[in-house]
Amino acid sequence: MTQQLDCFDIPTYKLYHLIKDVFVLLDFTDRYILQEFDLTPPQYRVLTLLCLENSQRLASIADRMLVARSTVTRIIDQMEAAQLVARVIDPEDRRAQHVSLTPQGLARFQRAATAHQVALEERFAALDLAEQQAFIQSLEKLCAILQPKLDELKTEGG
Amino acid sequence: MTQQLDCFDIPTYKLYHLIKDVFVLLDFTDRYILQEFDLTPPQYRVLTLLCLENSQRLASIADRMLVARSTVTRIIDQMEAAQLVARVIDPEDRRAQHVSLTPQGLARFQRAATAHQVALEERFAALDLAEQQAFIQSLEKLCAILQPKLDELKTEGG
DNA sequence: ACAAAATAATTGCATCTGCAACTATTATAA
DNA sequence: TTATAATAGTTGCAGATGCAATTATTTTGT
Repeated sequence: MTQQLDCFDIPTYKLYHLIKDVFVLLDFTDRYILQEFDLTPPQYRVLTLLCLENSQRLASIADRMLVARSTVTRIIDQMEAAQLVARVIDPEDRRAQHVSLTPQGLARFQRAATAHQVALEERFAALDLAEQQAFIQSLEKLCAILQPKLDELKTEGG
Repeated sequence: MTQQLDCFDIPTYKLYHLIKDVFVLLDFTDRYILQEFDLTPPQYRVLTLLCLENSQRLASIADRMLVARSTVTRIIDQMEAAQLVARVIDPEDRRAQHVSLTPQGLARFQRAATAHQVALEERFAALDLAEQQAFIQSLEKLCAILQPKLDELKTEGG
């Protein structure tokens, strides 16, 4: 059984599972924080995107969140029912819709963001600023590599 | 709308979504690679855990994978049906079961691991060894912080 | 020794998500 | 102009997952 272990000695293997674990831990903690504000992590993510740039298309939200379009349809359904966002049909392309924050949506986001930001800084306090910046650089490099590789696979396979 | 953006200027916010994105991209790519071997990422993860230490309890697998125990029950159900693993009741504690690799499970894992490892190194080639090591250190620090914080939340809330 | 609490695993149920099929609209081409 | 292709969004369906309740077994306390 030791012979099979060779392939796990190199750093990439460790790296790989560590990223997954950190993501899962962050996500779990987020759920606890956000449920105080009746928000799920995806709903919160939509709010942050709309706060950065109001009135986006569903497809653009899906692209940024790296989820299927149908998933965004359903998240927006929930958020519209909760009056956090509003759908507006694009008059220039009646297939498309623009999603924008309602006043309640903005207010809810601001309250949640304050709590979330505090918890976030607390969690990342283990890294000093220099480490954080190096960490961000590494993550950005990975993103830049992974995104086109995935598109490749998708066009091949599909 | 610009006033709300202040809170996103600091690195932690960027960091946070970058980790999520990198995880999602890694996971998507994995699905494509592993489906060639009729394995899902969680099934593959179970195989790697069993390869590192054969004959583990379901609960120990759940803890390492950071998923609910019922989830592991179902993953092991699938893998047992596919004859990749076998359940053995612990004679010393008849509530517990030990899961171990079958010869087919080991063979399947070895084939999948080879392909997976190649793809993994390709994806992480953007980072040189020093970067990878710094990256690992940062991730480990985060894990060390996040795990106890989550346990805290769970005991509080539950 | 026996009752009560704790533990390992499973099952039911609700929710989330992706894929494929579909509708409505717009763009392209003959 | 009209038929075909492409696009935005939605819906049906299947699979994955967490939580709470359940079963079987073991541990603890009196």
